[in-house]
Amino acid sequence: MATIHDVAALAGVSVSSVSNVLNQRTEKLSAETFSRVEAAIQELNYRPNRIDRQLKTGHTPMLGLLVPSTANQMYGQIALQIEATAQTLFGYRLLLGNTHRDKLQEARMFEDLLSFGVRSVIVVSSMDDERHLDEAVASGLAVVSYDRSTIAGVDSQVDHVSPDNYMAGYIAADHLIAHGHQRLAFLVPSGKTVSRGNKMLAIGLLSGLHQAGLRVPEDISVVGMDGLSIAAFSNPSLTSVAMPLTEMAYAMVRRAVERSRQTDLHPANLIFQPTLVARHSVTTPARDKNA
Amino acid sequence: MATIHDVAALAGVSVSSVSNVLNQRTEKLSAETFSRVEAAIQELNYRPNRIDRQLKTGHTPMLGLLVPSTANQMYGQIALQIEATAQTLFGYRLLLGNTHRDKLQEARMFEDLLSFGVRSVIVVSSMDDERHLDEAVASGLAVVSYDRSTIAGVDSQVDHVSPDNYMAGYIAADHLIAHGHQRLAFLVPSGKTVSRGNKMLAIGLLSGLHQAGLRVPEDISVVGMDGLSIAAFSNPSLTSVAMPLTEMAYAMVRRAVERSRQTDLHPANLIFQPTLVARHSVTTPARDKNA
DNA sequence: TTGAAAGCGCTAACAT
DNA sequence: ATGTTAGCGCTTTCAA
Repeated sequence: MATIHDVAALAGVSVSSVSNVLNQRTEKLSAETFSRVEAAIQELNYRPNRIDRQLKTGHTPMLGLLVPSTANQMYGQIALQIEATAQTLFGYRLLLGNTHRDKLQEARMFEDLLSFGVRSVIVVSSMDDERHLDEAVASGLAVVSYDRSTIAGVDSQVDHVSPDNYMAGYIAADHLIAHGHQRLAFLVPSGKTVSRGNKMLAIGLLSGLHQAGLRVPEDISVVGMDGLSIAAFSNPSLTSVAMPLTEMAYAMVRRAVERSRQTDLHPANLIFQPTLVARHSVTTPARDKNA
Repeated sequence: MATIHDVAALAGVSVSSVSNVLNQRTEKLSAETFSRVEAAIQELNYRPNRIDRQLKTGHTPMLGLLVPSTANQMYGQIALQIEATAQTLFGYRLLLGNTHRDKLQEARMFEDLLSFGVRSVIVVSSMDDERHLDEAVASGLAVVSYDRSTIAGVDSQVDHVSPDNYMAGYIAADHLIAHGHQRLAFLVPSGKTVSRGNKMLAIGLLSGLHQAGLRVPEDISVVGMDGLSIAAFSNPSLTSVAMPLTEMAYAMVRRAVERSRQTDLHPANLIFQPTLVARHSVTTPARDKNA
């Protein structure tokens, strides 16, 4: 790999001139020198070493991302959106870790990020107890937490971005009621709240209902609470409350980057509104003997 | 963030002694000094800056991973396995990029990896034309390609790890024949080969068959060609030919790391055998009027 | 057994 | 407009 010295030597200039070219400081160079340096860069196929630059500038254009598991399509989709936003709009690359919602894994990742010079991280669906996130902030990371709301009364240095889960429930219920349903059930994995439930639940439910001999939507209507692409391929395709992933991804990346550059920013709590995607798992109920 | 100097000052030793402690060179320090330094490290909660260390040592414990899209559960699963292996078994962190099978995206990622000091990358399901991968090798990266076979006659510096797709087809056909089927169809997305087809195809097929009024498996048996966890939740659950993802992930990470350290290694071509996972989408056919 | 000092590739004062 | 040089945090000779 060619270094800045090789370029300087070939162009017959000092390393600082090369550095100035690299950083587009056109006003400090004559046009002639500038193009001579550029030619040398071309010829050597020279690429500046960002890691070493970071030694001087103090930060590296990388963003940490922690998800429970990319094997869960919900998180795979979020990871995709975040990566695209970070790379395209902010020029940041993504350092990914799977945590399986393990506090220790998360803490380990924070340590590594810090030691790699990374200064911002997005944590998707962490634990309810977010004290370890505040510790990460204290040690110098800008932390954005997804799908966890700030707890009233506790003041946290962590940014929060989340879909409006209350509204999601409202929209689902409203949709069913609008179709004339009067008996609604809300299904969650045993003992947990929906915000941490397995988002694939609805797909499994469809299968279970079918095995039980019930037809969807003739016998029972189902609304899913996610925006998974597989919902469209299920049988029947699943009417769902979808979250605005792209917008949330943008908000998260932006906060993460901004706060890593400007540490005195106040932590924000951003809520996004879901929308209903009507497909084929909801219909008007048959006459209800109990109504 | 505390630096090596802070530790040295607090312990009352030179930075080189601290460095020796960090690198476990016990033979160069007195036990007393060693523990004094350790105490200082503890007290300051000091973490060595790996990025700067890399400036001297020339490599950083990071691995690049390129997948078409983590929103596709197949790739999300692969990413999970690779990340776990890299982190747990090799102490490497993962730099992830989604490419949407775009050559330009891949090339850009290679440049960034190089400039970050990363020396190894795993590319999942790239293009058939892998010349750009060879270019990456030429510029200093150890490249492992997944699910692309070496093309006979072309000698490539890229490592190849792949499931045995031929055997996968054999196993699926064999399973159906063993159940007494005599009329088999092989479904692929229009105009493409199975190795690059959408792995969610079988799930969509189930849905289409149902809409067409056909029952699975009573009227028609279906075997999927992947190991997706959602296959277990489909309706009916999908009998599939599964790939040994964990083993393949290990092989890929290992090759990537080894070749980045030992650049004179011969490129390898590793093939892994799939297995059949019997679920509920296959049964003995009803008497076949045409048989 | 310990420390001083050079240098990794780059940036940013500061000089010229 | 261009060059010189002092670091950034760490490792690694080399001296003491």
